[in-house]
Amino acid sequence: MGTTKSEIYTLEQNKLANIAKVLGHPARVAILQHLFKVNACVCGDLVNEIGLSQATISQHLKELKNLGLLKGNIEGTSICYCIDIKNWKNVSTYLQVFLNQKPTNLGECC
Amino acid sequence: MGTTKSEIYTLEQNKLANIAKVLGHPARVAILQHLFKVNACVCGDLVNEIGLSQATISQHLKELKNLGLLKGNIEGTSICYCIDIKNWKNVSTYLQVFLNQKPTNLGECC
DNA sequence: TTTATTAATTGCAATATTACGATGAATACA
DNA sequence: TGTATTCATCGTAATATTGCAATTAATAAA
Repeated sequence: MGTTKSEIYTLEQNKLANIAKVLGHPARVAILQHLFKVNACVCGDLVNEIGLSQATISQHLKELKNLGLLKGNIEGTSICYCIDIKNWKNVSTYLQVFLNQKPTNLGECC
Repeated sequence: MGTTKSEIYTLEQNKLANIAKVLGHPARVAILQHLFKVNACVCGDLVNEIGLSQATISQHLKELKNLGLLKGNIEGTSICYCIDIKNWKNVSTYLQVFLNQKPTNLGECC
């Protein structure tokens, strides 16, 4: 129990849900917004920018990276995170196809 | 601990995350897709369509309804659920503004 | 009225997520 | 070689979510 039964859904449904899930936390939304704004960032900046501990920020960065939304370059002693624009577009477009869905026929009720 | 510190984020960040969170479960994605397809549905149909118990489906419907994505009409003994198209467009557009974000300046790294 | 059907609600168990402190690894600088 | 800095990882605690069985509420049909 408590486990999502991923196997009963289509690949598309799981993919869409997975993308939305990663975006479904305000810290990660805030991180993305900040990265879009400055377009270059180290983790330390984020800790100051957002009010969470370094460990927690690092966890959120990991989830964003897993989805492919970030890329990081080593830059001296610290790591520089940026949006992976190409991948962001892919992921964003995938979700937007779902969001732009329209009913296929006229509603019979409501 | 384990609690999201909503108070440190902007209203927009919380709103965006909240929308994404609701969409962040394959069962809810599946429910929406099905409702879009048939454009009229009772809960019983969904239980057969998706492989979850009636109680669980009901919970997911509740969350979709909370976000305003669904509206339900009483139809005899059963309830007819439909997408609330107007609200769907609002919510969808709100999220898409975020998804269509572009970097504000040229990247200095990566 | 009684019975059947349908969906919401409640209560529970299990898993997932969130957040942080402590620790570890890697690099920069003295 | 130390020492400081920066970020990742681990372990822990608390809350949230998921899913179901059982129950409840409401209506339809007999």
